[in-house]
Amino acid sequence: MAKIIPVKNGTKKDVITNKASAFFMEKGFTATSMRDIAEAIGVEAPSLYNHIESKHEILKDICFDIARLFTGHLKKVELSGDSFLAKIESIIRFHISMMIEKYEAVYISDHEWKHLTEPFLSDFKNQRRNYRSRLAALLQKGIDNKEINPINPYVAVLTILSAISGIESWHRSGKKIYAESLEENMVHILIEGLRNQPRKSAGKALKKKSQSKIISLTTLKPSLKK
Amino acid sequence: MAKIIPVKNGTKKDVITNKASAFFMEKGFTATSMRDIAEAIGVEAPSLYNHIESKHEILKDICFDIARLFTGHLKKVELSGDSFLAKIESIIRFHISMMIEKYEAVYISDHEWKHLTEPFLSDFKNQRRNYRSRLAALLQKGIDNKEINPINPYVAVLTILSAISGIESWHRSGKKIYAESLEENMVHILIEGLRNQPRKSAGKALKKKSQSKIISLTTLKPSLKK
DNA sequence: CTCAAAAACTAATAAGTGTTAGTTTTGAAA
DNA sequence: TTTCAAAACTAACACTTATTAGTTTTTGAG
Repeated sequence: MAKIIPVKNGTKKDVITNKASAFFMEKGFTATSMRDIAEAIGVEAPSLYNHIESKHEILKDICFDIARLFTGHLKKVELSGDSFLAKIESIIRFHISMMIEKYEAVYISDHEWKHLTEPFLSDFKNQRRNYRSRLAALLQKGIDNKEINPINPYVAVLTILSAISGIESWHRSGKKIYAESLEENMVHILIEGLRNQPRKSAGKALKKKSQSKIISLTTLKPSLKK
Repeated sequence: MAKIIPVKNGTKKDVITNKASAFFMEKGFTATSMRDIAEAIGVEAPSLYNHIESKHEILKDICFDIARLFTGHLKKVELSGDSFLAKIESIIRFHISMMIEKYEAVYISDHEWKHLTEPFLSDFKNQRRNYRSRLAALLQKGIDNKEINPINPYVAVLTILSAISGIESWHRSGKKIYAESLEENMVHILIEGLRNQPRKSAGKALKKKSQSKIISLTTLKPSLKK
């Protein structure tokens, strides 16, 4: 009769959550079965229910744990006395280090949250929207302050957050990159792209026909709900 | 007895692929059932098999169709006489417009490819690696040429591609952004972040303790395969 | 109208899902 | 050694899954 052996300073639930995280990242939440997780730990699937409520609870714990860390850091940055560009840089660095140190949980929180069940799904989406709004507000203040180039702050938030979330795919690729080098290079690209200083265009490719398609929810097909 | 009605210049298979794309994006490949797709079209699930081989074939078609478009554009850019920075800009603009015009298929190709079955999975991963290598090579030449700031070209590729793939999340958010504005802002941030010109740091946040953790496949837990 | 092919249908299969019920084993405190 | 709760087990349930087989309906050409 096998059993769950917790690591030092951890609970048996942590063992399950960690093993589940690896599977959720590798195969996705839906494609991972409780039997997958149980087998990897070395017990039978029903035994897991002595320690967890449900499969969805595991996902909820992962997502809300990560959300809490990001929100906590943002609050500290908002209260700091740094310049707005430095605030943004601090947030970028925090995201990168989270991606490096807790990449499975961050990846799941980024890519599998849609499988959360209510009321957690709505709660998570609200937190996400709120976080991005506050980030955009910081950027806007930096723009007003002339520290940051007058760009659309929502586009900038989008660009920053998704650039960083892509670090995950480098984890998979097997390419060796030092975390420090990754961080410095990525921070450079993003911060220099934001900094306010007039520049000339890259040339030929800039001459492009204008288009004015609006991106919004209205372009999404409705009613996919079951 | 309901039936599949193809749109002009399209096959019945196209109808299935398009409806499936919407579901794959909304719920993910695994969480989408053939009955979901069939019901949305207005037929019974087994009827779909008069037009497709399998659920996995739909995914394969979506992913390889998108891969073909990106590879085709890259080939044209490689053969052009533009500067390397202009080549990169052209690729960035192509990615953004693909994301705007075919966002469902691009999203699926980005996020659901891991559910491909062999031999298509290996083929897709090879194409992906190859594409990124060629992009990194263009960046490296731009660096050698002093058009582009001497950064790690792999990090730059990662930053560019993932920044753009995040446009999808703006589709979901309901925020109205003009496609033109999105493109110009995002191109600005990325191109200015790449351009070679010495700059000073953002300040306080730059003074950060050094870390030297290596990111590589070896840090991933092995043997999640079933 | 005839007839054949295309494409829909119903019924069923075999496998897999998360989870519960009830039972046995384990391990530490007394 | 006894005792008891924690935590493992087996068996099973009620569903859902992609897909196949076999049958009926629809459709368009001759």
